[in-house]
Amino acid sequence: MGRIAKFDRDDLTRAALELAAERGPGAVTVAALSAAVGAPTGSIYHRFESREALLAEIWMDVVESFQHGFIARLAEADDVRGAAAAARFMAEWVKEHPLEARLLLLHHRKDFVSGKWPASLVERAAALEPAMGAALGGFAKRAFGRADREVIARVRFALLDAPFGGIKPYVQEGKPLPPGFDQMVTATVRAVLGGKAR
Amino acid sequence: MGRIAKFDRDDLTRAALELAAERGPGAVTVAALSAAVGAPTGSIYHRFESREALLAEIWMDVVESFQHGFIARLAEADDVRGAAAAARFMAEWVKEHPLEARLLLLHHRKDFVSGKWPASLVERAAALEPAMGAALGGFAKRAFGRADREVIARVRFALLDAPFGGIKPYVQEGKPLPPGFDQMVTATVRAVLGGKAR
DNA sequence: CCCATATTAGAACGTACGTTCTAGAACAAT
DNA sequence: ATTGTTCTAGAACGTACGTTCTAATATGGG
Repeated sequence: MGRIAKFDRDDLTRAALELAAERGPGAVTVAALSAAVGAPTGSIYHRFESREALLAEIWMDVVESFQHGFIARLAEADDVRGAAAAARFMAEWVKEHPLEARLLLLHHRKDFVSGKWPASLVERAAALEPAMGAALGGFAKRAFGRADREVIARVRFALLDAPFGGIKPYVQEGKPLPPGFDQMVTATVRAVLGGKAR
Repeated sequence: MGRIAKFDRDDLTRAALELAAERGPGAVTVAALSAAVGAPTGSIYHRFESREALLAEIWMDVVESFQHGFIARLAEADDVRGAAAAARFMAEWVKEHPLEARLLLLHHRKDFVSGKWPASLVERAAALEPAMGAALGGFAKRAFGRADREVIARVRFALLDAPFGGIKPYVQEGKPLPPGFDQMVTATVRAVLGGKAR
């Protein structure tokens, strides 16, 4: 019962994602957002508690999108070869999700959720780090028989941080990745994680 | 002639750097800045044309600080071994300049200079990219005999982007780099730039 | 000593923003 | 048809911010 909604959550998150990807999270003002979807500012507050809640939600969606895919890929890996495949996932994901990539690679969490997570997201937020930690630790154990700090640091560097650094400039310029990019990532993984168990 | 100044440019840029490093560029409000140095807001405008001009200046100082050091290191390199030494420079610089590192690694230029560079900085800004390009190209030519796009992309990845990605999480958390970090960077350089000329 | 000047000091102004408020419209159930 | 509810619509409000304005204060030169 009640009047039919002209603007649903998805319209708003989608428009917010586009605004944030193109002009940064600061450009996601309530006025700009309502102008983008053609809604009055008040309507936004029928769907979201606050601007911060909306921003936190799109950030959460993006992080989960990447993390789920990456973890799924890493779950299949039990050696350096499989790890390299997981490392290449970020480049794939960026191609398939250009807008989301701009959020994840060009900004930090604090630009989207400055203080605490809104109540509706605390559970998902709390699950984020442990899930990634378990995935990396599980792989380390399978591939190297141990999951101490030193190994985890190497795995994280090779599979996440180095690819991240390499991709970022291209996302920033809005240009496609160079031809040899996957080979560079693969070479990095092999070098850092060792030809054998190391 | 004229009254003696209680607050000079350096007091202000220093305080702005600290604010930006600790709480992000958004925290560098004119009010926060004047409170930090104990000056009235009006005095800031005796030294800087605008808040944006001040932010642009501290960004420029930081970028130049890193870039000059890196380029100097790279200028001494003519093979993969020398390149690895240049790649390790970022980790050194971060240790020596923790505040500056937080600016350079945790934010983008657009957070500090959103539109055009202020007139006082356009020359320095214009020199930034060519200097880095020349340094990378020069090294590529010395080490590999060519400086085409593909080689430059590899050099940039190995010497700048990958170390950048690897260092960023530690700067973010305010933690020291892990023990094996330099070896990971070195291994990456060797793997991506090839054992020999490749 | 006095004047020009550079600066401190902080109030004042305009604007942009997030949020809330008031009014009205559309739909479902009775 | 009436009522309750959910939404649109946009004006209104309070706040935080960058900037400018007015006044006072200290310094050096004539």
